Amino acid sequence: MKTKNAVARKAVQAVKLPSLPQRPLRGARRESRRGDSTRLSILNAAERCFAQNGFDGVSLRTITEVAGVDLALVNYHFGSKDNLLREVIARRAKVVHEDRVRALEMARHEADASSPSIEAIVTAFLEPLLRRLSNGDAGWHHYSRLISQLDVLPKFTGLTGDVLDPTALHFINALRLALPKASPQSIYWGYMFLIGSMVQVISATGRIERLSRGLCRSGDIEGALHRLIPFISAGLRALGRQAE
Amino acid sequence: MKTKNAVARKAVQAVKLPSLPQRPLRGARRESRRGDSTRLSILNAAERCFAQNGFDGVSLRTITEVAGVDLALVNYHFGSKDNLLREVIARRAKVVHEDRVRALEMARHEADASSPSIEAIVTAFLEPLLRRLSNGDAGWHHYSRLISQLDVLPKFTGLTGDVLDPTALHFINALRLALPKASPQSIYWGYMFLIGSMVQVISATGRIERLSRGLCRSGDIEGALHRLIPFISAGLRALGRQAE
DNA sequence: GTCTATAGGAGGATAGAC
DNA sequence: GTCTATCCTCCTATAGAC
Repeated sequence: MKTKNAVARKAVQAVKLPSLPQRPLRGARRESRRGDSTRLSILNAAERCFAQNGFDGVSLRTITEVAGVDLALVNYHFGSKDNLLREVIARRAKVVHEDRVRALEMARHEADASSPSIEAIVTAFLEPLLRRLSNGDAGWHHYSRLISQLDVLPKFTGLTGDVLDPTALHFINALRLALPKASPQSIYWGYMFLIGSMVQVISATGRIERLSRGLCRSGDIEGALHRLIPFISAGLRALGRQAE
Repeated sequence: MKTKNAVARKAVQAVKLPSLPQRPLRGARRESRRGDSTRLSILNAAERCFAQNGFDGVSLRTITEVAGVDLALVNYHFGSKDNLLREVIARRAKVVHEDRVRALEMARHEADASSPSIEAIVTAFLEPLLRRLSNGDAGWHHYSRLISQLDVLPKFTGLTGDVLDPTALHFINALRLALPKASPQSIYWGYMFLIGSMVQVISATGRIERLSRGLCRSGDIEGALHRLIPFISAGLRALGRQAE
């Protein structure tokens, strides 16, 4: 991910990566091995460290210390720091994507013939992630903060796009049906604003505590959701009413 | 900004920094010296590099190469990489803050006795920065992307807070007056959502191009603003109508 | 799968000549 | 103010023993 030597390193990886699938088959039925707990420890530690200090702000040394494993193991299991990041993201993104699609399916089912309401669509998008946060799961908390960072860093847009764009297009399509009078451009921009508002909640930087002198808390997901859904829904509806 | 040796380095700086004000007095009337253009080159190069790769993703070597000046000069003029970042931010934040406050004053003046409309307040906040972006100024573009990144990185919230919180509190107060029925909590959350929506525009990651397959463009500030103001205004109004 | 050891270089910062 | 030269720490990645 460094600018220098990027080409050289890419060439090295192109030689090395194809050998990775030779590791014990994951997903196939097999007894759990020792390496699995190592992999997990590294993933969890990386998730937490990346979220706190950013990808480039953390060394593999720090990560393996937090994980309580040897430095060399991260390259054995993940091949490179870049790929470690990729797997950290992919692990949870997959889960959220499936939950969101499922929630949207249910909303469609309940709406019968017509399109679900804006509120229902927005809720189907927000709840799968935010409910996990309000359950206090630290891992999801770190993942959310990490996603928030990668979302605004140009050099990572490729990575996050691969993982998040399918969900985006799915919900953009749902919004288009729910807002038939909105221009396509307004729908795309509206989706961006939706993401932006949500990111302010899930990035949980502590800024709202400082601004409100403790009146609001970053961790109060219920309180945030209670404002976020009406805010986004009304905003999107306004775009649907717009002359153009 | 490294975790290790932070204490030791801080001690060193505490000895060194007080000597910095002995440099030629800035602001006082004096002929422009050679060092000024060096300072400027470094600030501009740092702004661009930080925005592209993040604070920790860029070395001082890269920055000074881009600036076309010697590596040692960054420490002579700025003392440390941390402080360089601080000055990069402060330079433009000051300008935007003043413009925003002035724009809000004008809106208040036009609204006469009553509070300005939500649209007027939101516009007073957004236009000072977004108009500069639509003028195509590359420096402002980099600054905006940098602010977007720091906004979601926990370890920088102290830095950005010092610079941006005064503006925030100023506009939060204006929103409170414009939305008398909204709870204080809703106002704070609403402000966060406002920021989040705006960040999606100013971070200009190119995501909207990819999602819309070129139909929308990150650089189309006018188009974004045309949707952003109605979106945020309607969202905030919904919070003002909320039962609680 | 895990460890030790190390390659090989990039990092921020600085002393001291000019 | 600017430049050269360098300190020393830290980095990612890997080779090879176990």
